[in-house]
Amino acid sequence: MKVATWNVNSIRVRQENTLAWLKQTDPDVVCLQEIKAPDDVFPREPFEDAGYNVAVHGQKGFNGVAILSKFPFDEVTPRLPGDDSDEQARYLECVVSAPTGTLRVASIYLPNGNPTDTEKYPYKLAWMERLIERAGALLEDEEAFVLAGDYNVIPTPEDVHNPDGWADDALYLPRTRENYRRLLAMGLTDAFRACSDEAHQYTFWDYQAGAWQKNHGIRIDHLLLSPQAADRLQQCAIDKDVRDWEKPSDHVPIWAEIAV
DNA sequence: ATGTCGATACTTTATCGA
Repeated sequence: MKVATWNVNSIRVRQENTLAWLKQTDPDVVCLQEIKAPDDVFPREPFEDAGYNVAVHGQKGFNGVAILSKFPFDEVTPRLPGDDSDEQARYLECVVSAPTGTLRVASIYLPNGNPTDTEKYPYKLAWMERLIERAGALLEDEEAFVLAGDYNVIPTPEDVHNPDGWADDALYLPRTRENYRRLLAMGLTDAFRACSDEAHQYTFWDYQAGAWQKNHGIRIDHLLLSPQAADRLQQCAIDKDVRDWEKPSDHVPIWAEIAV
């Protein structure tokens, strides 16, 4: 099963790019972030016509996550547990049922956290605590699952062009990276790092300042695998070519092949 | 080099978020 994640930065603006990429990469399950649309505005039909079931947890204006799946959904659950007052649409979990087995998949849009001297950074850290809590609960089931999305975390200096320039950024601060490492220490596997130790492999390049042309990128989109999923990991790749298309998102898709 | 996008409200331009 090929599981992908992509922060599209508006599904309405990126509809044609997304359909073209589906045709090219042919993923089975796709986690989307920053769809920037409420549920009833999400363009379901073109994706259904392309052969996908569609689950949406949208929001007007900002955020919003969705999951596309060639296989039927057994379960669909929006919202990350742990804070009922959190209104931001950043988490959607499902179980997809393939003929050969099932896989739990979550689409994650972890808060950016900047500027760090506002309430945004504590919100990010608290959200990470809730994600760690959820991951712990899922690990107890000892089943295959994938937590895929825009983590807004640069895990190591190898994952950014100029670490010094990011030293005070919410994506790279010690507490941010420490919380990400806690997920790994629990037993989750960073799919990309399990397949490659090559430095400077990015999933995001800012629209500004010619970041793409200069390859000033960061690796912030990740697929974290439970031990049962990691045992079946066959391949992980970043579809970098998509960043060169007309009207690109600032993120590119990343996917993992898991033998389910 | 506060350099680019996208959504929104309220307007054809500003603000916010990233």
